Parts: sequence; structure tokens; C-alpha cells
Amino acid sequence: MTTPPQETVNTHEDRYHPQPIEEKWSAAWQKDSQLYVAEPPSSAKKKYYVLEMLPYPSGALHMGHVRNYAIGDALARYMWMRGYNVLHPMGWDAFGLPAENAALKNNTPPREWTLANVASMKAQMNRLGFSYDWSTEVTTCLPDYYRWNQWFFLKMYERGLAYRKNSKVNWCPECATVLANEQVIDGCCWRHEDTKVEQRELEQWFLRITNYAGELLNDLDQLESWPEKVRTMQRNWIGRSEGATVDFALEHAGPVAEKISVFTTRIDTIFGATSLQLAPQHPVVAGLIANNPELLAKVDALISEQRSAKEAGEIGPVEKNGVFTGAYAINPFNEEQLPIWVANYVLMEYGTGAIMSVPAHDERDHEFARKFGLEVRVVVLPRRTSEPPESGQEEAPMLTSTSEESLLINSGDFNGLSNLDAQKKMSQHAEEHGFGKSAVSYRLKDWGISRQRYWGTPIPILYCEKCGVVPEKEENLPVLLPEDIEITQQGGSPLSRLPEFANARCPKCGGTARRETDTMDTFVDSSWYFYRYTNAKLNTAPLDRDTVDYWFPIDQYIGGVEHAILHLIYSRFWTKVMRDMGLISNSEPAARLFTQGMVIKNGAKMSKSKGNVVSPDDMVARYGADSTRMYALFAAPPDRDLDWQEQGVEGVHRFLGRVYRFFMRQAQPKNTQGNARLPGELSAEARKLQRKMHQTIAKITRDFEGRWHFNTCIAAIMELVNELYAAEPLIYSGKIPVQLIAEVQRSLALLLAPFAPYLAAELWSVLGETGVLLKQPWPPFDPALAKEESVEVPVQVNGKIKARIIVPADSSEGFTREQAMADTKVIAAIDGKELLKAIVIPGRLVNIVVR
RNA sequence: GCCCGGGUGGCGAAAUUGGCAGACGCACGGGACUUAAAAUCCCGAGACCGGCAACGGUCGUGUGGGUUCAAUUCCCACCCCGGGCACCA
Repeated sequence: MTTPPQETVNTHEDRYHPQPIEEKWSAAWQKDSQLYVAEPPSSAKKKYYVLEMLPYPSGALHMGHVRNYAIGDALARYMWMRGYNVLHPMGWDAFGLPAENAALKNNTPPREWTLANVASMKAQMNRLGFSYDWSTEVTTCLPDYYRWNQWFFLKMYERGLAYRKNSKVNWCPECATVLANEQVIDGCCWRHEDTKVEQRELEQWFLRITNYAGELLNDLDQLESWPEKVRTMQRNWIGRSEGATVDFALEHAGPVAEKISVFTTRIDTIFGATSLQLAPQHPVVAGLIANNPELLAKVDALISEQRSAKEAGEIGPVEKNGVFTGAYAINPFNEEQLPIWVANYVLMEYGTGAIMSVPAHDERDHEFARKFGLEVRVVVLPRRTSEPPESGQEEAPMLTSTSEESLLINSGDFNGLSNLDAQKKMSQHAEEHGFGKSAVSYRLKDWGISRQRYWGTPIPILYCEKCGVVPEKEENLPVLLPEDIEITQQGGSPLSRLPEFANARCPKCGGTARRETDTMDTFVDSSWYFYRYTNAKLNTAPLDRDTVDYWFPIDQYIGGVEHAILHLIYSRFWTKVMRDMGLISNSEPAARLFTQGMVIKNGAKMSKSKGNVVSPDDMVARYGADSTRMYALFAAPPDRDLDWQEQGVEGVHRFLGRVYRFFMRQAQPKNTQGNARLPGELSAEARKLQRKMHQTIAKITRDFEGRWHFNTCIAAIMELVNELYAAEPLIYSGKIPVQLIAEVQRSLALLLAPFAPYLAAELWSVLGETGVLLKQPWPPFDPALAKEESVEVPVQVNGKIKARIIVPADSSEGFTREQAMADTKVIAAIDGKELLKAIVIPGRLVNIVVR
């Protein structure tokens, strides 16, 4: 039996000081270069690839990073302890504009600035105790990596997936570069929320992501372990519409064109078309009005109106406007003459840039028709309506959804068909007669990757005076980004002002050529980095197929929901392209995706401008890494937003101190009596503690396997520790055997390992253990020992609790009912009333219904 | 306008299958230890009403209705907050 210590309260030495403990273990772990290194694919273990989104090396981690990585690290450590072969890599999304801005401000070369940031953020990560395998570290701004961006680009160029076109692009004056559509938010730059994006015409390189639109959409159905929210956002972004194209012949076929092709999802309403509407930029327009300067001016006005609306950041519908061209087209279904208009609400970028206007059944067409006095003709009637309204009436359009049962009228041979049948029959009819066919249109556009910036991957293309566009030869890769460059305030591509870079020889003919001086969008870098981790030092290829086949798909990808469309669509696209190139076998990068909530403070996202930024370094200095990480997991379930409250961190710190002090007082090290077998008979109090331990292990194990409610996992550990404190006095009286305390302590150290790895390691060594916690088996639990022996069952009378009875946990329904009915309070409550029924849920509750 | 989330004590939250609403923690109150404070340990606590008290009663998960012996949980309608998309034919 142990003697009670003289001082049961804490001595000075008992105090929990995380700094020395964490620094000691951090140093030890960093010295062990093999600690977090995964085994090769030949390993007999099952593989597990856990990945967190790589950060941009801005200079310092923020709390969002800490939360993201705390989740991933807990999972990685758990999977290790479960005996998996875990790949847990980290890298740096190291190209990008901030490096150039910093260069301008501090006169530091971008590379130097970036790599210094990498070093300090890596130190922060190591101080926080994240279990990354640095042997596979990827830094995207280094030639070892970006040469493969160039290599992929050349392969895509060969396959027709990379092409160049003159196009209207989104231009951010602040960044002085082009933005992808995905980077324009509410008409403003994604990096400069107050800067309106302008439209400019430039020669740009594009990747043909639209070739994969259908597959990107369909495969979302297989990604069952991705958040529904992300899948929905991607679906909306891809924006598939099923319909048909129909060709309308021009009444007077001119030199410009003979017909106008329109896209419609409602071919069933084609007899209701009373005009054609063209986008102002539609190529036919210029020909139609070429000899009418007045109309030309009006169309120009429409275009500049559109542009200024977009530049003003106006989203959504604006006042409808249009111009009649004076020309007519023939509706191929009824030979009717339709006036051809140019309208501001028709988008050149979508469908064919031309529509048939059906004012009776489309809100926008209706608004336009009313403004300009065009005919409104009803051709589809919902089943619920009996009488067709009169033609030309001024009411609101009869919007009928395709799913609604409705019938065609005023539609010639197609009268009486339901709209769904009509859609099929009319598309067929059009196809048979050669003036149309069913078609699918997507909202998704090709990915513009050219950036007029310095700090990015050079696009490996040359422009030869004789040969035109010539790709760089594969053996000449990488096209190195020159590093002795002066960054200036001037807009445009800095590389174009560097003759030694821009002036080159044509790889084909050896003649004078100009090198492409734009660089690639940095989202190219992050589209495939997770493949590189599997063999980061390979210098003959971007990846090794067998190794990738072993590790992929990623078992768990974790990151912020802000990447739901940008990064996560590009990554899926890149994966499919790589598969089609025969480089990999998988069609999707990640089997499971988890998007954690934002870290907010005082109800708002942390930002410098709001002055509510909490620095991780500060938290680590004050409370330690364990407390900081554990609070990030404890304060809210990981998928929800987390409001950072420093007092909460303090609370977690207090809890860890409570654990630490218990071990300091009561440690039952290995090779002492604490290690002996438990006595056969346990007191009720000892059973209670033992039961709590098994319940806690069971709960946490289940959560890691599914729900990931780490907040309640940590709460469960706290409950176990509270139970230990309650049991402590009973150690001295012998009611609780020290062998049991030893068992609980071992489990506790193991359970803490994913959440507070430093303290867990310290406690493990206090127990006289020398092995690395990561390699210890996760503690097992015995369901029989976790089971309660007796339970308190509330007894309700008409739904109000009147008594509580204690019965053995496995009591039958009959026994529970008997016990309930025998309770004096229950007898009093039902006295003199008619018993209607009694519902008994064994082990849960009894409800007696009386009248 | 359309599509996702969410709404529970003073605060962060819990309730895994329709079965005791508020676990765990913060803040708060009380006690122990201390010359004192900090730290620590123990106890209390949803709101309201009655009672010196043990205790008893009523209300309570955004609002209104419904199903059920029983609803934070299921159904219908609505309100508010956050996010995404938005003239996509």
C-alpha cells in the first residue's frame, strides 16, 4: 500500500510547465530523422495517406493552419498507433504574388524571402509537434518541382489540352495580372476584395478543363465521403444543362452567314419563339448591320454598357436593352419569320451566344418582349389550367418547369404532347431534318493559366519568326526562372523586360525566337503536389507509377472549404488528365475529404484589418503547443466554425496540468508493483474506474473511425481524469489497487497521444516506458468491462418524471415494469387513476400512461 | 431568386437509433489551504414560482402547427444568421 504524501497539495515541482517538456521532446523528435517516415510500398502494413492542404509560405502560421494541422496530426498519430503505414507529408505552395510585393517593399529577392518564410514556418510546425515526414517535403518554387509543371504543360500541349487564344480576360489592376474566372469574386479580385476586375483582350494560354466537364460532374456521385456542400458547389460551378441546338436560317443569307444556331433547354416551347436574340459580341451581328452606322453605334453602346456594368461590379440582372437588326430568320418548325435582335442579356460565353426568345415561358424574354412590344404566345399549358389565355396578353409569363406535367398547344403536329415527350420528339425531328440536335451546355469554362508575373513557373513555349508557336524540348527542361531580377512597380510581365530570358533560339529551326514571358497560375502547382510527395526526389519523372498506385487515392484530405471549387476542381481535372496519359491508375485524387470550419474571433474571421488576429506563437509561448492544439480540437466539432477564446485555452492548459500533477503524485512505473496483475476481485469503486476507462477508450476509438467529434473525445478524457481524482483517496485505503491505477495511466498516456503528443510522451516516460508512443498499439477496450452493471431508470407518469429506480443493466422489460410499479412515489402518482398502458424501454425509461 | 449549412443556459458546446435536455469546459458563486494573494483541491448552479430547508411545481432546444405514450431529433409552414451560385437560355 502506498503512503499518502505529506503534502497532498501541489508542490512547486509539481507545477505543469509545458515549455521545457515540449522543447525537450521536440528536439528529440527532430533528431530522429526516421521517426515519421513511411515504410516503402513493400510494407506488409495497410497504407494510410493523410494529407492536409499545403500552406502558402506567407511568413507565419495562423490559427486556421493550426486547426487544420491539429486535425490531420491527431488522425495521423491515431492511424500509426492502429498499425497502419502512414504517409503524412507537408510542403509549400511557394510561388505567388506576395513574394513579389515583399521584394518591392523590402528589396529582398522573392526566392530568398520565400525560403526564409519556409524555414520559419517549418520551425513553427516542428514546435507545434506535427508529425510530418520532411524527407518528402515539396517546395513548388524550386526547379526540381516546377520543371514537372512544364513537363505536364508540354504533354497537355501535345494532347491538345493546352492552347492559346486571344481572349477577353479578367484583369486585376492591383495584381497587374490576369485572373481565372474562379479567382473573381463578386466582380472583384480574390486577393483584393476592394479592387474591381477589369476586362482586357490578351493572348492567353488555356487548359481544356471543359473536355472533362462531364466526367468531373458525373464522378462527383462516387465521392460519397466528400462533404455534400462541396459536391453541390462543384455541381453548380460546372453547371450542366441538357437541351438542344437549333439552326435558324437567315431570311436573306448573306456573305457572313446562312444560319444562326441557338441553344435551348426548352425546345418544347419553340412554337412560342417570337424573336431571336444575339449577344452583342456574336460574330453574325457585325455582318447583319454592317451598312447601318446608326445600328453599329447602338450595338457598340450595348457592349460598353455591359462592360461598364461588369466593371462596376454589378451582379445579376440589369435593365434589359436591345436593338432590332432589321433582319429576319426562319423558325424551322413552322417557317415563321422571326425578327433578329441584339440584346444585352444574352451572353456570348454561354451556349452559342444566341437564343430563341419565348416571352410566354421565360421571365427574361417576357421582360424584354414587354419593353419592346414583341408578341407573347403561349404554347405550353400546365395540366392544372384549362383555358389557354389569349395571345398577346400582358400577364406574367407562364413559367412551367420541365418536371411539371404540361401540354403543348399552338404547336402544330406536336399539340397535345406533354412537354417531356415534346422535347424528345422535337429534338429528334430537328436532327432528322438536319437543322438541330440534342446538346449539352456547361457553365464551366477553360482554365486560363497565363499570368503576367515573375514569381511563377515559366511557360515552356517559344515564338519563332519562322515556325510560329514552338514548345520547348523536353530535354531542355526546366526552363529556369532567372533569379537576378529587379522587381519594379511596372505592370505587365517582368520577364519580358529581361532580354537574356526573352530572346532565345527556336528549338525547331535554331532561328531567332522570343520566349513566352508569362508564368503559370499557381493553382497549377497545387493541382498535383500530393503525387510528388510519394517520391519527391525522383529526377527522371514527376512520379513513379507503382509508388503512386500503392498510396493513392489519398485516404483523407483535410483543408478549408474555401478551396471547394478552385483547388479541388483543378486537382480532380489534373488527376483525370494524368490517368489518360497513362501515368496513374486512379481517377480521383482523394477518397475522403474533410473541410474544417473557420477560426473566428469575436464573431468575425481573424484579419489584420479587424485587429482580432491571435498568433499561434503567442499561444505556444503562454500555454504550450499541446494546450493550443488541444483547444483547437476541444472548442467545437472540427467541421464547425470555432470562436477563439483565450480563457478556453487556459482551461485546457489547466486540464493538462491536472493530468500531469496526478502522474507526478501517483505514477506507477513499469517494473514496480503497478505492473503486477490486477487482483481478481475488485471493489465497486475500482470497477467504476475500470469501467470508465474502457468506456473512454471505446468512445474515442469509435469517434476516430467515424464521427470525428474530437471535442467530445477530449471531454471524455476529462471525465476519466475527474474519475481518477475522485478515486485517488481510495488508493490509500486500498479500495483501489495500484495495479488498476497503472493500467489507467498507461491508457491515458496513449489516449492523449493524438491530441497532446508532448505531454503524452512525457507521461509515457514517467511510467518508465522507453518506446516511441507513435509505435505503441492503440489501447484496446473490453466491451464487457465497459458495460454498466446497474442503471438508473427514470419513471414517468404521463410523461413527467416521478421517480428513479436502480435496476441491473440487463433487466427485462417485465422486471423493470414491476420495479417501477412498486416504487412508492409512482404508487402515489397513479393512485386512484385508471392505468391505460405502461411503456418500458429496458435500461432507458418507463412511461406510465394513466387517466 | 436558387442551392447548401446553422439557430439549445451568461459563453463554447453535448445528447451516436424518437426515450432523463444542457455531458465536458469557460465565466460566476461558495468552501478548504495560505499571514495574504496566486496556484491547487472540493462543492454549487437552465429560468421562474413556493418553501428556513429537504423538496415540490411551472416553463424551457428560433416561431407556429402536426404525428407520438414520448420530439433538440420525424412531418408541414414560416422567421433569422452564415456560406455558395446568380441574366447560364
